[in-house]
Amino acid sequence: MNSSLNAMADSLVILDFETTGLSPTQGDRAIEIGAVRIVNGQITDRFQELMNPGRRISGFIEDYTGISNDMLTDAAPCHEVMARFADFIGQDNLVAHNASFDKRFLDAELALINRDYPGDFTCSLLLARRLYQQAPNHKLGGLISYKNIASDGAFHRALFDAEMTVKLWLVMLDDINADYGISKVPFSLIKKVTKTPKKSVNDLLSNWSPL
DNA sequence: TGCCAGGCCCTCTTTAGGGCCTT
Repeated sequence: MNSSLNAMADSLVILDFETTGLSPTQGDRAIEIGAVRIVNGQITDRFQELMNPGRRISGFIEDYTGISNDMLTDAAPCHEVMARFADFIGQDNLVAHNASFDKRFLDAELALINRDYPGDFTCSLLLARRLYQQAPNHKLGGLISYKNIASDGAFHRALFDAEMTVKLWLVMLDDINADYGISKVPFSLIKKVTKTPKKSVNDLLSNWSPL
């Protein structure tokens, strides 16, 4: 991990995978990656590609994502897409909703092509669970509704979910600023919040100082 | 054909179990 390299840039890549299933250790593969780069809170770049996992996907995944086997037939293979995505990530830190899931697939797919990334990963789900403890649930779609964030597309496509995660992320940073007066929330502080027990988060943010 | 995972987090906990999230 090398988050210190990125501290000055305040550049993040927020990403989302669609996959053949839940576990790369059980043979599941990525079928789509969507990602958005934000620099100082502004979207500066996007990445979206389908990828061919080399096998047919299940009817459940076709229904869940709207990605069909026909759509994947002409897609580039995973190793080509993931190489381009590794280039896209660059030195940036990474965010995903339920990051443990996306990190498993990112690590597994990059390991297959002997690539890696230097940045650190954090999770919008863990942050939301701490900031919005009264929310009815902490699914991405549920949080979008809870915060009255506009959405006019289909969840469970990679770029759309990444875009929604960006909107949620920026709202969470705004709420931290509004509630605790922290105008530029360092990535390192977010990491600390996501590892802090829920009952202690208010104290952590209330007492935090950049110095 | 049928089935599959794993990290987080709460509690009726810690020698455990189960719900929440992700596809």
